[in-house]
Amino acid sequence: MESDKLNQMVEQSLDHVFRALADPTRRAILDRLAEGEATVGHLSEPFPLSFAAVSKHLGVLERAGLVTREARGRERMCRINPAALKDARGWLEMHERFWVDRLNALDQLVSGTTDE
Amino acid sequence: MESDKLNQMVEQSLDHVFRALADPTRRAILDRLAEGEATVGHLSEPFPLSFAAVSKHLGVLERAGLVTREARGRERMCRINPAALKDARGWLEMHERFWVDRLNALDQLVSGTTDE
DNA sequence: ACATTATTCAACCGTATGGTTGAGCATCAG
DNA sequence: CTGATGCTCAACCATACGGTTGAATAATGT
Repeated sequence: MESDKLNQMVEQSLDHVFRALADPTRRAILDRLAEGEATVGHLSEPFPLSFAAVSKHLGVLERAGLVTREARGRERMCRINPAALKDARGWLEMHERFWVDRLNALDQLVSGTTDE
Repeated sequence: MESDKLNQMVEQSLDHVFRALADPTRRAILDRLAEGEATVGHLSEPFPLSFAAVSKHLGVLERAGLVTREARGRERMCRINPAALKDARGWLEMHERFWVDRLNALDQLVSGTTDE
């Protein structure tokens, strides 16, 4: 299989998405962005942060594929991209199910019961 | 509502879980751990890392609630905890759905069509 | 042309992260 | 008791992160 490279790409994508989501400010930005596109300035309003800080956060979110920035005049319109969550959610669902199954199997081994 | 504190706790939990998952080594450890409990030494075998490094990674995973370590003799048995994924998966599902709905609504506004 | 507005860039700061090494602490085997 | 084993702790290093400020860039307004 040549899907090693693909796998590595997914791994990196997971790195970026999870890391991007691991910050409350960034999650708040995403929440705000879910209510519609907004400029960087408008986005930074509710936060006690400098303009540049929010711009950096948007950079992180953009690199993770979670938002896109499009130059419109002298402003930058930011838009959310739900598709980028797919890998992360897929990983979580897959693994949660997998783990639970494994643990159930172990429990049955220990107790010896085949209850259910 | 007094659920501010609860909300903040969930937020912090999200921070820890997402951050813990944002590292390929840690995800690999979790994968290995899904196949059954293992000692720190056994866990660190497949990685080109020092013992202590893996121990630190386990500390991060433990603080995120994703694994538990239990002293058994002079060894430490590590076990996975699927429940800790719940908050993260919940957040992702909730938001992905929310975002998609919002974007669909916006699309309809723009195009004017109410197609499905 | 000029000043203003919107945003990024660059440099810097403090702290956190991921890694190493070596010492230290229990625990097991002899 | 002694020595080896399993693991953590502490110190250290390089790099990354989240934040600031001030300068640079680009489009708008007058």
